[in-house]
Amino acid sequence: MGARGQSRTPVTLKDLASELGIHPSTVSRVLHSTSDVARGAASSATAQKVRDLAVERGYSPDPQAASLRTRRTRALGVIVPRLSDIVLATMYEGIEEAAAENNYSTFVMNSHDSTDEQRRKAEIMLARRVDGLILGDVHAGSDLLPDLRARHIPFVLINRRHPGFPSATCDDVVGGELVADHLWQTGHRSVSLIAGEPYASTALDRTAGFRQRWRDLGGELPDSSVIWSRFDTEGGREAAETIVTQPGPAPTAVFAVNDFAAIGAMGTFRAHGLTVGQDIALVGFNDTSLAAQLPIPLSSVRSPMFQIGRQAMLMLQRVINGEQVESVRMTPELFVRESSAASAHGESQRSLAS
Amino acid sequence: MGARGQSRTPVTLKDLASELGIHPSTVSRVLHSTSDVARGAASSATAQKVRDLAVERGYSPDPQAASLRTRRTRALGVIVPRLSDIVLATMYEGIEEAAAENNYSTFVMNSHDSTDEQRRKAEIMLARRVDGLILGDVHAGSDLLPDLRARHIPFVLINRRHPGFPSATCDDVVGGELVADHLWQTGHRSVSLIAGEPYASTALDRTAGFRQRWRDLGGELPDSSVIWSRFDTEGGREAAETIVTQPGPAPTAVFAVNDFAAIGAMGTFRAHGLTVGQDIALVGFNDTSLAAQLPIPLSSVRSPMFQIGRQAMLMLQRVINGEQVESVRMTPELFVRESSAASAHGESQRSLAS
DNA sequence: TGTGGTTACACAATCGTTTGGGTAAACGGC
DNA sequence: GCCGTTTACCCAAACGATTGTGTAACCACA
Repeated sequence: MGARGQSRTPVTLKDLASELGIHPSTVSRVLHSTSDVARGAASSATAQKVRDLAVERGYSPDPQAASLRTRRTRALGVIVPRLSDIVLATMYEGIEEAAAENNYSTFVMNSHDSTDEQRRKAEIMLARRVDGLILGDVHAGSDLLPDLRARHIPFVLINRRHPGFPSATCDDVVGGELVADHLWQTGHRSVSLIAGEPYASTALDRTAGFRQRWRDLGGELPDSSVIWSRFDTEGGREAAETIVTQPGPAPTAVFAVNDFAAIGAMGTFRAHGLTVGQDIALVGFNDTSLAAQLPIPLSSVRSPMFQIGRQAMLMLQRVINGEQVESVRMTPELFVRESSAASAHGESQRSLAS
Repeated sequence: MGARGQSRTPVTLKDLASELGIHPSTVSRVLHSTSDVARGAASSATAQKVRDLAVERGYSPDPQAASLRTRRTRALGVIVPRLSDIVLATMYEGIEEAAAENNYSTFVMNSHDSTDEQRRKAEIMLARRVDGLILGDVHAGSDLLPDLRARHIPFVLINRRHPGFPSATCDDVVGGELVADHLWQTGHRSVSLIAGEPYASTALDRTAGFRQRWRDLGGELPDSSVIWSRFDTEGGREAAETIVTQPGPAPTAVFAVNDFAAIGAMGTFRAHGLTVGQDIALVGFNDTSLAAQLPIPLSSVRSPMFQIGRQAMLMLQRVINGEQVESVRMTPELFVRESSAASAHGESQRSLAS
């Protein structure tokens, strides 16, 4: 309220200055001095008059004019595979919140997980002169990253990590381990993995974490039990089909590295007459808001997506300011629900209720 | 490729000009003339030299400098309740695609469906000098809209409509009618609605369309059968709880105006021992990618979310150019799946297979 | 040879800020 | 009363593009 303004031709520094009979530069300095006393710039009486008039006239500085001079836009570019993926959307919400708190604005674009598009979108952002980039879709062998670094462009990774570059991610290795522990403890010995896209560190780390821990516990996990797939429901459906129709005995548990893949798998299992949570245990990843609300609630590893987004933005700000930053890996937490609550060997959840 | 550039101090118009021994204004005109012959600006020989050098040096115009002069930023502001809602995220993808095609960039912010935040975010966008706004979270009695119009700010609505203002939406009334027809034809006579938030035109229109058609068909729909709720799974769960525990006979079918609310309802029904698709029919709205993939596939009304996004952006562009635009309401389509495939009165889907 | 019309440019102002460098006037200390 | 310091300002040059207005040179044509 108040800052309504006529808004037809916005009021400028010069307007304020001429109305007060002082120089625009003085107005600028007053409006920038955070402390009450505009140190050396103006008397506190003048400063007060300037501030009052600025509010009264609804002055709002022209960001492009300022950027032109300062070579800073206070805009950030965010590139994600697709915003309709709730995982990335939630991370973006964290980015946006932290950005708004720090007077940054953000552009977002989808790369559809194509390295070509990723590069193209990055160039668009840079042509917009963003101060830095947040990349949510790095591929394992990306050559974009060294390139950006060589051009001294500030950036951080989110969601997926890449050795040698700063990132804010979930500790996916630990996430995989949590699931291995859980399934082992509930008595499962024959499991399959729906492993996700092999170019994404999320998929690789979750799979690696599970695999390593499973072996440490004494379990077996042949390569044929690890099915690489897309991250969406359709991918999960196909992977589950492969698992169910593979020769040999079906596994008693399945770990899908993504909730949506898990949901797809649910459909397949049901179509094959298997009841999830009884005939076959299922665990997802990310603990999407949906997981707990499904008809058969899905066990899932919660990754702090929103916080990851916030962290990434704050890290980027520090990179922009020339500081050194360390990657952060945020700790995940397993939520066990009906889809994997029963122990293996056909003991139903009745045994839990007693 | 090619446009790599040293990028340390980007090359400017002046650089190109002095290298060619001509005036910056000539370079500017050449680079802007779309036709091969730079009409009156330069000889085609010079024009070619300019264009070649621009490519060679990786020239990319500084958008803030251009904006400062032209008073156009080629940036748009998009405000949505929350991007983690897949419906809005998908619409945004459409916006972003159309924007990119037309050399616009977009800022997105979440308003969390709060009118205060909506106004605050709009002001932030306007302070950024966006050329126009796309609002995805208008509330029924919003006073922001007349205000923006009075300030001559170009904007269009998306997702939710508001009388007297241009919008791109799904024809939600028709969507409601489709569901009424379907449930009536499959023999249902006792239905309940999970109606969504009463300040959203989507909820109001879908409910109104259903209600009107249902009555036209001869059905009854007491007010107590219309439960207003939040748009998420939790809201659906609560609403379904109300429906199931209401005195009197339970309905044989439920229409949830949102897929997520429908999924929440599924959980509740299951907890009460009701099998969706057999004991109770359920229809959602939006045909989210999840709907078809659920363990019990959910009937849903598909709204062309992506196209709505594209349309909205193109409309806004026309508004910015001072043209008059008409609201568009895009036609939805009902997809019947297992959750409502069986006819009422206990006849199972066996009868359909015959 | 003069006139009128193009062609191919150059010039300079402008958009709204920021910021390095003044400079008068007031002030304080001795 | 002199000198040094602070205070409170003003001035002007950027930043990189766009665009209205010149204006030489050239051409065609009578």
